[in-house]
Parts: sequence; structure tokens; C-alpha cells
Amino acid sequence: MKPSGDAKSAYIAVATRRFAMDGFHGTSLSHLAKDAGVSKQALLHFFKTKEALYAATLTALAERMMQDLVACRHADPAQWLSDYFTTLCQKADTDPTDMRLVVHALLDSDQNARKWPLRPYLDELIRITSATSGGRTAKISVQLAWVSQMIGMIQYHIISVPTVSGMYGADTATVLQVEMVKRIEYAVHEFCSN
Amino acid sequence: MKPSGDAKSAYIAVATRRFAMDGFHGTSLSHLAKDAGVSKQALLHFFKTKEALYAATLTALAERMMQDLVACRHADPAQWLSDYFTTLCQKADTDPTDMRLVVHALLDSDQNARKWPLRPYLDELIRITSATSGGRTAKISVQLAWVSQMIGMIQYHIISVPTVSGMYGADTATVLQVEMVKRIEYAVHEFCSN
DNA sequence: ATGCTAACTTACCAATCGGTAAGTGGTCAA
DNA sequence: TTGACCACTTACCGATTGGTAAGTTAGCAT
Repeated sequence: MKPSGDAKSAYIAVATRRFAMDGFHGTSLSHLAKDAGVSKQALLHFFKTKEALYAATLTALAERMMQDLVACRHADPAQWLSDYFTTLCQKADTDPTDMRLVVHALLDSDQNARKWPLRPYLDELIRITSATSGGRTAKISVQLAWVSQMIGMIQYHIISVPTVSGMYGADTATVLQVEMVKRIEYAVHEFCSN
Repeated sequence: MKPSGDAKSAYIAVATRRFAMDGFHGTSLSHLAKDAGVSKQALLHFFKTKEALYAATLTALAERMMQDLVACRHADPAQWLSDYFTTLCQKADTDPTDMRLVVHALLDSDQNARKWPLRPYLDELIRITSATSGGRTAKISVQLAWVSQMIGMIQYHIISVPTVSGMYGADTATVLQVEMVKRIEYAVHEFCSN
């Protein structure tokens, strides 16, 4: 018998991929079970409801994003932000799972009262921003606005690239990616240096 | 008996609201029928499948967005863009339906081969951008990248405002809105003037 | 009056949904 | 050896899903 933690996190990994692709309502427990190679009651053994499993994937997502952010730590906060946003954009380009999951969760979030697990991640981003020479002068709400504009640009870029490059040709995908990285670096420089 | 066109477009209006709120998979024909005050077979009489009804809402959405864009026509293309993006942002702030529908459609679009109806809208935006003094020099793909960055910022802003202002307090919503409009004007000026 | 068609309705269908109940087989401490 | 526990399975449940079939009703041209 496998140890408990392994199976549980394996189920979360499977659920993460499915929920990111098809959203909460587009994913059924049967599909998840088939993906994981077990019966669907194996999932319900660890997570009492489908909602609970979804919440667990969102919690894991939040931890992952926070770890990625901390992993880019740099003495210069502006460099930290620039590095983080750039690597986030590039990693998401090869695996858009996490970004899709965030956007799906955003679209679902306002009707049910599920608590939003990305608050510490946003708080940390604001903290870094407020440590830059340019961001120091701005109010917290303005920093929040800037931060959510940045991650919004990146996340939207990721979910729209397949469709847009499907319209205008596959070679446009690389242009979109390059332009996004350029805009990130420019925006960080413009906002974070006085 | 009502004329045909009225009922059909009324059903599309109902479906637009529901699909925008809950997405394709989160919306059932029964819910739509209850919203419209008819039996669900009334919907299936006009639209043979749920997918067909969804496609019709997306087509109507595309026409609406194109009309809104054309309605902002201005002699100066940069002013045109600035006006359009700003009014789009403000109208969507009071009624996020269309923006939510676009994002839902984006998340659904890459797996099935449904044709994307917003191509003419994007083309028109690129055409306007290429008419500005600053945009004239850029390649088409770069203009496409900039345009999709702009509408991405706006659409993501709209779908994230409820959640973010739910986290940081209701009064942050106005700050987010004001900062978004400021960023739009700045970005248009920066990209469109040489 | 009659027949045609458009716009529906009621009745029904197999399939699938999330979830419950009751085991089954293996591991491990006592 | 026993009994508890854990990870899981099979069997099953009522509700809901998208969709079909067969009417029903109203307007309208002939």
C-alpha cells in the first residue's frame, strides 16, 4: 500500500490539470478517477466532496505560486519583480496549467463564498513592489492595482495565445511571447524606478 | 404570436447572461429555459443543440463589440483607441457580462474546433492602431501583440475586480478602476505617438 | 373552410452527475 | 491471532443532463 500523502497529492495533481483545462463544472469525478486510474470513490475517500477537492487544488496552487515568487528573490526588489514576472511568463508558456486554473477560479469565485487562497501571494507581491524606489511613494491600493495589472496581463496572455495564434498563424505565438516579456521589463522599470 | 426574430434574440440575450456568469458547462438548458420563461424545447426549436446556442451568443457578442468599437470613431486614431478602451472599461465595470463571456470562451476555445468570431474585431483594432503615428512603424504582429495586451488588461481587470475588492475592501474597486483608465491612456499615448 | 407552417408544449429517453452504503484486502500494533 | 485501521472497490441511489418524438395551438395564404 502506498503512503497516504503520495496518493493524495497525486490526485490533486490530476485534478489540477483537469480543472485547469475544463473548469470546475466541465470536470466530473468520473473523469478525474479515470485519469488517476482509480475509482471515483478513491477521490471521495480523501476529499469529501468535489468542491473540497477543488479547494485543495486551489490551495496547492497558491503555495506553488508563492514558492515560485520566493525562488526568484533578489536583493534589488525591482530586479526581483522583473525576474519573477519574466520567468512566470516563460514557464507558463510551456505549461499554462496554473494560469488557466487561476482564471477559471476567478470566473467562478464571485458567486460562491469560497475563500480566495491567493491573498498571501498578492500581499507578498505588494510588499516587494513597495520596497522599490519608485513604488515607495505610491499608496498601497495603487500598488495593488499595478500588481494585479501585471499578473492580469501575463495570465490573459497565456490563456489567449492558443486562440490568437490559431487565428493569425502559429508563428505569431513567439512574437506575442517576446512582446510580453518586453512589456513586463518596461512596465517594471517604469513603475519601480522614480 | 410573437415574430420570430424577437423571441430568438431574447433567448440569445438570456443565454448571454447565463453563459457569461457560469460558463458553457455550468449552464444547463433547463436553467436557460427557466430564465426565458419557456420550456427548454423552445430553445432547441431555434438552436438545434446547446453548442449551437452558445455559438450564436458568441456571434452576437462579436457583433456587439464591433459596433461599440465603431461607435467611438474619431478622426485621430490614437484618440479613437483611447476613447474606445476607456469607455469599454467603464461600461464593463457596470455590466461585466460581455467581458466575462469573452474570457469564458477563450478558456473553452482551444480544445474544440469552434471558429473564433472575434477575428474581424481584432483586425479592426489592428487597422486603427496601424493608422497612428507611432504604430505605423511597427510590424503587424507587434501591433497584434499590443492590441491583445490592451484588451487582455481590461478584460482581466473586469473579471478580477470582484475578487480583489472582496479581499482588500470594497473601496479598492474604484481605485482599481481609476488606475486602469490611467494606464489605458498612458499606454495608448506611449505606443501610438512616435 | 382548409391546409401549411412556425412556435411552441408535454412526455419521455438513456447517460451521466455527485454522493452514500457496505464491503474487501492489506498492514501493523498488541 | 486478533482487531483496528486505512486505502480502496463494487453496487447503488435520486437528480439532472442534453436531446428526441409526438402532439398542440395560432396565424395566414389560398
